[in-house]
Amino acid sequence: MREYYSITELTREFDISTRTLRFYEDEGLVQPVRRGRTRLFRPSDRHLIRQILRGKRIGFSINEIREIIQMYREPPGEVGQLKLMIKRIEEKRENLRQKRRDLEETLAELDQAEESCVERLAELGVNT
Amino acid sequence: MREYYSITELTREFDISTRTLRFYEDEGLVQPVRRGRTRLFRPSDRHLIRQILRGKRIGFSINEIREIIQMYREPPGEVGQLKLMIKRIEEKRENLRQKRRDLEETLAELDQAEESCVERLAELGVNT
DNA sequence: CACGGCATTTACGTAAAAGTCAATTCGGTC
DNA sequence: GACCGAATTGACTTTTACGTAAATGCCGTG
Repeated sequence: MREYYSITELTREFDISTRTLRFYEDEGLVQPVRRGRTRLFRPSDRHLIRQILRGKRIGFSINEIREIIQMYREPPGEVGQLKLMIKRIEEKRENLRQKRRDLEETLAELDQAEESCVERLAELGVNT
Repeated sequence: MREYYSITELTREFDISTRTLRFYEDEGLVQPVRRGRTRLFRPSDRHLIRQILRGKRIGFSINEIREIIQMYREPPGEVGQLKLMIKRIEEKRENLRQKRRDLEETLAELDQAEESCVERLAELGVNT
């Protein structure tokens, strides 16, 4: 496991811009350490970036991603906070399950659409 | 099956604004018929709205949703078009499968996060 | 030490997807 | 025919998630 990654290394690995990474830092999603003014990203930052991009692909906003990231962190020490956190996690999971249903339905309709196309091709005497 | 729905009926049903529906019309996603200046939405429009909102929840942009909607339509009559359409559908499906993987991973991590919280609660002697 | 190349900061720009507001205009009804 | 509430239109505003440009810093190499 590498100790540090430079900003450009990560931009290449994840195919994002330096602007994007600095933006994520401004938003408090990652906190790379500094050597002088230069950002040094640790493996944990790298993992966070992976999670952020995953969240984006599913259609979460930066704020929602921030919330989710909080949930991955060490659980709080206080009972009330813990219970609140569990509630939040449950909500987020319900949200994800809804997305999954939406996704399955869309996939199903696309399956149907493709089938229609294939049938239509067959009617036209094209061998698929 | 009702013949027509008014704009406000639909805004209530789907919890969106009239502005949103008009925006979707401007974008060519729905084409309600008119009686004078009043929009009359048919069941097919209603179904489209359902699909649009589903697309939004999964994180598709209006343009992507427009593409998907095209795919639900009658398959084209020309062979080249048909083959292109099938290719597009396949791409979109791959895209959705990626989203599904992302989703499952996120769900798994949230499961873990919740478990950590529950354990922590147990340590603190709280009966869940 | 000059240079190329990556980094940084600051500031402004922008596209998407609506929200908001003001000014009409319809359709029904009293 | 006056009136009211719902609907429409157009213009302007807002938020999100960065892009882009300008000016400058830092550093290893030849």
